Amino acid sequence: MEGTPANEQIASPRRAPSQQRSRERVERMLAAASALIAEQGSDAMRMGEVAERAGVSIGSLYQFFPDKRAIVWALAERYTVESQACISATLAGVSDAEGLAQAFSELVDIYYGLFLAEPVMRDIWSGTQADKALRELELADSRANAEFLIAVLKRLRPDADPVALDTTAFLVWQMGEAAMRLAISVERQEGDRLVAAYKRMALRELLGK
Amino acid sequence: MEGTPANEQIASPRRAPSQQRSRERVERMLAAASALIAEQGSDAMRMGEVAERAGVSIGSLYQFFPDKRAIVWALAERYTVESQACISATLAGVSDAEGLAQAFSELVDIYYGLFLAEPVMRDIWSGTQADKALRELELADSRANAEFLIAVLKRLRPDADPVALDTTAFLVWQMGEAAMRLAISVERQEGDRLVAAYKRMALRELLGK
DNA sequence: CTTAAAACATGAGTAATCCTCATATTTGCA
DNA sequence: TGCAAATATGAGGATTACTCATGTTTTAAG
Repeated sequence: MEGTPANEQIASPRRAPSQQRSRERVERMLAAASALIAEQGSDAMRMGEVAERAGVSIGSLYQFFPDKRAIVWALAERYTVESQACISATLAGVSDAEGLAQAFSELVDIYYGLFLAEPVMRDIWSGTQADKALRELELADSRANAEFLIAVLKRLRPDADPVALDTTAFLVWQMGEAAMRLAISVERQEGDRLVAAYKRMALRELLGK
Repeated sequence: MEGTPANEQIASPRRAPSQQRSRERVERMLAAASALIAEQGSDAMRMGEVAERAGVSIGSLYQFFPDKRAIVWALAERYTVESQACISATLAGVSDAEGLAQAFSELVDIYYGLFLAEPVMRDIWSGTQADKALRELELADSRANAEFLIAVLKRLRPDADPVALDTTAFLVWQMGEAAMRLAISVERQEGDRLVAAYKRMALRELLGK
């Protein structure tokens, strides 16, 4: 980033839109940003272009987003909210090892499909490591998702060490995200193999020794 | 990045220094960049600052590096060369499962130690996902390192499917790098637990079902 | 040694981009 | 109706990656 002194603060709306009009405009801004990221990636996304495509002035953009990263962050947060709901729902009913294997495999497929199909999600989670706020959002998201796993594991293996379960679930989840990122950056066929290998590896770990 | 039209080309020296004098100057430039990255991270590193600290003009900097990322890339490449030598040496003599477990554990410890101790390495491999050239360097490095593992595995399990071994080794290696990145971004104690968990998980996978 | 070409060095200037802010307009409400 | 708060605007400030015309040093052939 240039033009900014590498600000380390967390990104958050400068001012929440309180009127109907401005709420609609903020939506348009996010939609424009999303389209531009899909086309060129968030790095190449220009604030002027976002404003123009949303049909607002550059000043209006900064009325609701303190800086460029805040826009990306806002989009990323929506994905986390949506996916957490999906994950929670998928894992909620699991009560035995067979069910866990089924649900986990399903989740991995869904995630992999999203990474393959959604250029915005792809772009955002790829750039995750470079941006502090995004990294923290992903970490928090990952922990939250791991919690759902942990809840299931504690039901299935009530005698296991809780700390070990925590560590395992968190690691498995993060490995999954890393595996996805890797899979989409190689040839499709190899990517499929890698995801399948991850699935086996993770399940073996989750289902106990 | 601003001021540049999001160039997607690979970074490479604009001109290789051929004289003694310029070779020394290039070394000073890299040393200056390394120090600045250690202090503030590669994102906050300013080209003018690199030049100043190296005691050269901004023009000289661009005489040998086509752009900012090329400097980071050059530093990253040195790490890969060094680490490949280390990995190759550690894995070369392995001839049984016990030896593999020993060598692998040792390598993980070395890597983790480097990530903890070397802010430059930490910074560079963290930002890896955002920069295309860096991502490709890391992928190539990871594949090369996985090759060493594959060679060992083929010796230990000559009957196994070669493609499956390739996939496993590559995945395990990438998971390792992801685990390190994760480990250094959480509290030290939890990081240690995560690395240990990864070690167990990876070894179980490498040593066969 | 001479000399021409190649390599190297310089830094003021260019261009691109993020973001601010003074000013104008619209909306909600007493 | 009128006023305060919210919203809208876009020219311009500020920063920074990178260029290029010009000058200097090194190399090596004659």
